[in-house]
Amino acid sequence: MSTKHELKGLPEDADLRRADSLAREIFSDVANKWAFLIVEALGERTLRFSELRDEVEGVSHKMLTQNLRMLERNGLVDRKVHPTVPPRVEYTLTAAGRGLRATVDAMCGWTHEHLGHIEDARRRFDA
Amino acid sequence: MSTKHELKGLPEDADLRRADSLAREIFSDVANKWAFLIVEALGERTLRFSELRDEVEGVSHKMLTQNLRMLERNGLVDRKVHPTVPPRVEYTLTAAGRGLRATVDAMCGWTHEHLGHIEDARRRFDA
DNA sequence: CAGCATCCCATTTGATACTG
DNA sequence: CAGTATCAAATGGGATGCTG
Repeated sequence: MSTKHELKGLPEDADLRRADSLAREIFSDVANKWAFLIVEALGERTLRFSELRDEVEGVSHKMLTQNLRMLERNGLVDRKVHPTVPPRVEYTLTAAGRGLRATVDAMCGWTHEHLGHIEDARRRFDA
Repeated sequence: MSTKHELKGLPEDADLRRADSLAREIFSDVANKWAFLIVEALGERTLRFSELRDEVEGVSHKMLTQNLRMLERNGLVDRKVHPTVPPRVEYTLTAAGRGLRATVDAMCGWTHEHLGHIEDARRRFDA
């Protein structure tokens, strides 16, 4: 963690709290359906905006831009603009982004593993 | 996967599609800030409603109930009502819930690992 | 093509009050 | 204590039109 320590010599608890609140903030940013689906869609590939829109089924132009901005801001995707005409913008996961992807993958795996259990639970609950 | 096959002898693609769409649905249910924070807070413990509300900082009464219902419906938390007065309701992760928790934990770990990178990316972006 | 801005409706969320 | 109901406020999200 590259966080600079406080000048005033505060207990490092202060740093921990700052880190935790940031973590929570990031967590909230990223723990969202579209972000996950975008990260999943990108995987190891580099995709253009329009390719992503096709890939992430059901996402609107607006949500895609919004989430891409957010992911870029948090250093999870790399946005490369080719100054051609027509413009060409490519998105790729950064190292951090690939790290996140691993956890999202795990979650997908988890979902599939427990599909049966979940379907059953739902039937029971809905009755 | 315990899904029963269709009577009509449809190609198993049909099952796969059903499974995928269910997975996506679950994914959407669960890929939400509060659900994650609740699962994290529960961990290996059994907590009462009010304890959870204190534990998950910032969650409103309503969001907590709503997400707990959702998690219960999907078979991720077990809800045990003690018919005492005053009432006592306890929540615990099921096996499936603990599986999800593992992936959420991974995501927390990931967040902490990349805090520095993310902070930097943000500063750069916001400028 | 990518993306910003705007308008507008739908959903989510929080605060409050009420019940078993 | 746990949970439901209700209303208002905030946010999410789609559609459209405009720009480089």
